[in-house]
Amino acid sequence: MEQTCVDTSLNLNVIPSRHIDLAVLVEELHRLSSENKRLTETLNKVCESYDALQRHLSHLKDKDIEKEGTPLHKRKVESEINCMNMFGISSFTECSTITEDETFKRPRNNNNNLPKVSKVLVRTEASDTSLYVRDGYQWRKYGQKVTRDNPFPRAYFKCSCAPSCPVKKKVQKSLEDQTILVATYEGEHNHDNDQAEISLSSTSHGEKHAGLVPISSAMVSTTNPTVTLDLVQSTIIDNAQKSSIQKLLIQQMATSLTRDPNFTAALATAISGRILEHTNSME
DNA sequence: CGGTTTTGACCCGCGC
DNA sequence: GCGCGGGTCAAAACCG
Repeated sequence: MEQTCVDTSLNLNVIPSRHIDLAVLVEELHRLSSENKRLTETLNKVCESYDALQRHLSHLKDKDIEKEGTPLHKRKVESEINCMNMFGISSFTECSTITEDETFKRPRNNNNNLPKVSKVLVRTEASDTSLYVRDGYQWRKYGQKVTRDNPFPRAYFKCSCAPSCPVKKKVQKSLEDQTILVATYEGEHNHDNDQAEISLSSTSHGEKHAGLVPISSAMVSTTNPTVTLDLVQSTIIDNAQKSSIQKLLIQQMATSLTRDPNFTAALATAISGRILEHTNSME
């Protein structure tokens, strides 16, 4: 794992140097460095867990292929993935492509063109009862059900971007973790998505919908600190790609921190407070 | 007024 | 055959 430090340095050139208490700044710098070190260690641990999960998952997949399993075995792998998600990666999205028979047991037509089914986990607030996953597409809700295995209601959506678009989506809170929305997508969009970029980079109409980030990318959502880790597809990417994804992840985390108005405001308050204290003591 | 959401009713596959 | 449960329909309500 590559050691990467988040750059927490501040450009304080705008402040006249005679007003700066060097000792205070050095102290602050030390504090930030130690915090930086702590964060880096945490991140390392997360990345180690991530690697361990990848190895475990590929091992499971190998075993799975050997068995040529019964319908039960797929479910077992899925549940093991869900268990692994508890490991300590606190914010994530897990995507996987699943066969038709697993999630949609009642195909209306028996042709061999089985719709592509993918599952996405989205971090949201536990108190947030809405089942809306903001993924850039426009959805029309056509039903809601409470299923037997999960007390949380499951919402059914159809893509309304294009009238002929066959894509459907089911969204339900995870039984294990109420902060996670499980979105199951069926089919593929037969149209372009003009809204995807807009929607991914900004909140529409101030909605508090869970933000989703694209599959096979690692980034931090601007609305929710949801880190995407593609646990399945990453098993087929090489180490160089993995390393670049991890770099990107770290960069995105740093960027999101510095872009966060609350973070910058708190920082500005702290610094200006210190400067004011200093000037008052000099007078 | 048109699009979306809500929600009860209905359909249908599956297991017993 | 029957009941259960997931998925869908469709009318009414809601909203911009």
